[in-house]
Amino acid sequence: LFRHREESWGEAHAELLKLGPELEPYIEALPGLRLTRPSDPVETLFSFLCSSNNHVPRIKAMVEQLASFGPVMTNEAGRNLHRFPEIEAIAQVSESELRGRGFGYRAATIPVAARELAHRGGREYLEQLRLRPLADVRKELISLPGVGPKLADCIALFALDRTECVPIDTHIWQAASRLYFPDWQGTQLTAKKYDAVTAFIVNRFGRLAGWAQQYLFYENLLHWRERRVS
DNA sequence: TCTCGACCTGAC
DNA sequence: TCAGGTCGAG
Repeated sequence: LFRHREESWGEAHAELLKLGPELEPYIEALPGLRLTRPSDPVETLFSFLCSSNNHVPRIKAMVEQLASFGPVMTNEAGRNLHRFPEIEAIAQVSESELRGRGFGYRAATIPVAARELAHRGGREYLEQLRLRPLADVRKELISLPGVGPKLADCIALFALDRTECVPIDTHIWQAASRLYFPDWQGTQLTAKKYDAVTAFIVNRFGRLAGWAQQYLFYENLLHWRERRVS
């Protein structure tokens, strides 16, 4: 968030505590937490395309598989390290190829999304989304196969510099309903509730919303572990 | 607008 | 059985 001014973390830290005292235990527990951005839009988009209804270990394996289609950067200990491929390279991969590499049903959407992106102008198209109104950005991203509201918000926040954007995944939903919307605890997240939670967090934390989101995620991880133990 | 179920795969 | 969702149908 303050990527060029590490010293201002203290400032943001104090502001975050003031805006959301309920997050204090989590903020104190993770003093090194940072919201890293901007990430590369191409890599971010396709990585999140692997993430839906999936576990982190498998997401990681799939992203590494995608990377193998990119150019070799260097060779380390007899193993080639690849740069993440550009959109055009992913567009040439076939569904069956990805199926064979364990992508499951995402094998169908990833190359199609890549072809559509290439058609829209490739990397340049993605980069210029930074300058567009957030509503347009979400609409554009959601019109890609495999991208819904949650992924669109992840891409907007992590890769397109939109800190006013708060992706609501299962963890944020559970944490936010527990802390801020007790009536919704245990209910299913709908589009309307999604927007309400996003608006609430943006209102409460302003430009630090994306950061607060990271701590809410952690809040739920802790509670999730407690629930499993008990 | 909301609720369901299906969807690949593999860790637990 | 379920995971840092999406999509189509009713």
